[in-house]
Amino acid sequence: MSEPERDDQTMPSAAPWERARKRPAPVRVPLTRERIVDAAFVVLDREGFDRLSMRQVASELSVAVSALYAHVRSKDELYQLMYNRLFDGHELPDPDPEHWQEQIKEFARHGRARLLAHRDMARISMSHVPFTPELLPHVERLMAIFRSAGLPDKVAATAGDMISTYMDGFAFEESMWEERRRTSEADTWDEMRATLMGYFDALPPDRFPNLVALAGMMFHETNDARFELGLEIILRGLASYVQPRDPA
Amino acid sequence: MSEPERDDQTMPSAAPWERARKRPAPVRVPLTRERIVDAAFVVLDREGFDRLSMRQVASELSVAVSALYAHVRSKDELYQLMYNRLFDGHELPDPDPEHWQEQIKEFARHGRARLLAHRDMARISMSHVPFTPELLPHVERLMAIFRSAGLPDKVAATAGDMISTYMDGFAFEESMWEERRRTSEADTWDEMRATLMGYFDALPPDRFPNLVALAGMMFHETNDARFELGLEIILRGLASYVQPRDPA
DNA sequence: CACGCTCATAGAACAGTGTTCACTTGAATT
DNA sequence: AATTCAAGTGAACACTGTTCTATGAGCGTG
Repeated sequence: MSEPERDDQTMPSAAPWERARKRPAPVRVPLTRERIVDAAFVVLDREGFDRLSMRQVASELSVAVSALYAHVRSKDELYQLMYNRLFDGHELPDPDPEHWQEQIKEFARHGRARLLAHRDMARISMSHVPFTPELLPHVERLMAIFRSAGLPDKVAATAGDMISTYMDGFAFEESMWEERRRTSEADTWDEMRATLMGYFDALPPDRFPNLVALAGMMFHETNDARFELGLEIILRGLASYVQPRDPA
Repeated sequence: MSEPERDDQTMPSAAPWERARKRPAPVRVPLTRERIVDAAFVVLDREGFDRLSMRQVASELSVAVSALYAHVRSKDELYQLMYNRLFDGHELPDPDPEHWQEQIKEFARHGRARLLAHRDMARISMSHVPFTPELLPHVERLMAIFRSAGLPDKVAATAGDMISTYMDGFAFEESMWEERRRTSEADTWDEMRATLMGYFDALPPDRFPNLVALAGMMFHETNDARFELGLEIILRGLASYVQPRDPA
């Protein structure tokens, strides 16, 4: 996550004569975009999205707020940089038409994991679109998988959006429930789940027969299982559009 | 949208002797939750979500900010009240197993239309969950449709979430693009679309063959068509789980 | 060695936010 | 007519993102 502090500190110390001639100990580590983004993630994880402020980030770096603005145009740009981190070092495989569904699932699982790795990260992700130059290659590879699978172009064009929306939306809801749990008196997830199920079980069964019947399903399943099921539903829907490819 | 101002004004004027005894003309319309929510929507549509502030709402009503807090616990509660309006007066039909897919589609179309009826409404909707007492009946009826269609309970429990997430997510993206268009120099949607397609068409075709090929699909389709396609994809996925029902 | 120069950082300020609290005021009741 | 009482007011608090001017440390140059 955080890169090495600074060359000067991690490299073997320079030869004495050079050292005498130049800066002896630059105590002040220069501010960089990378360091700002790192600090932003620290604040995000500790304080949550609502309390992620430029001032908090600055104070995390022991620096004046205004110093940030020399490296980052606005808070929105900082969000964008944080968003870009979601894709760092994650490469989609080459299309394998035999296993395209599993390839897409892996992509989605990985994406969700990344979103959950930082508190409230889904809230940042939701409002961004991966059309910046750094992120286009990922979309390209996603589209390659869909098209090589034999999806009609019209479907392929939407499929990426649907998977991303599902990923983001699901992780977003997870964030929200986590937040709700945090502000409630429930300490563990099991406790929270018990409260929710109690709420639904207490509903009048004559007015809410289906909700009462499904309460267990809605809250007893793990999020992992629910995520997988939704993914499978979307993929079955997509698969129903697969056309036999032109024999080459 | 806005209910009649006040009983005293819409009802025929009271008999003269009563009128002389009591208040002759209550110039000051009492503040109510309803009026506050109405004003909030006016501000939302005019200023957008980012500029929707308690002070703006108060000034829309020519009232002090603190007066609002006598009727509304917090801004979050105001959001909740606005969210509830999304469901006002929209009743889901009784389950008709023969046409459950069309019933769900109608529900989703209607939901999207409601979300688009107010600027940035999707951003408010995204972060709420329809589990308050007022909204549970709607969820109940949705579940009734899924279950009567023959979906296994596990699938039915997730299906509502998936449809809602898709609706919200789709409308949310529409909001965002609309916002982007507003802040860009593009005045019309066609202009915006042209810009975007230009961007994609200008990509190096050797590095982004699929994106270039799909650019037309991604941006020339109307949002309505894209929404319908996504809906159909999800419904095909759901339908693949339908089990023959017990013969009664 | 000293000079000026430049640019990253600092500090203060601006206009705005959600929320609270002690106060007034105006209508209704006693 | 005096009193009660709740609805509405205005000021305040602790924040927010952003911009502006000033400072000061490190650099190349004279």
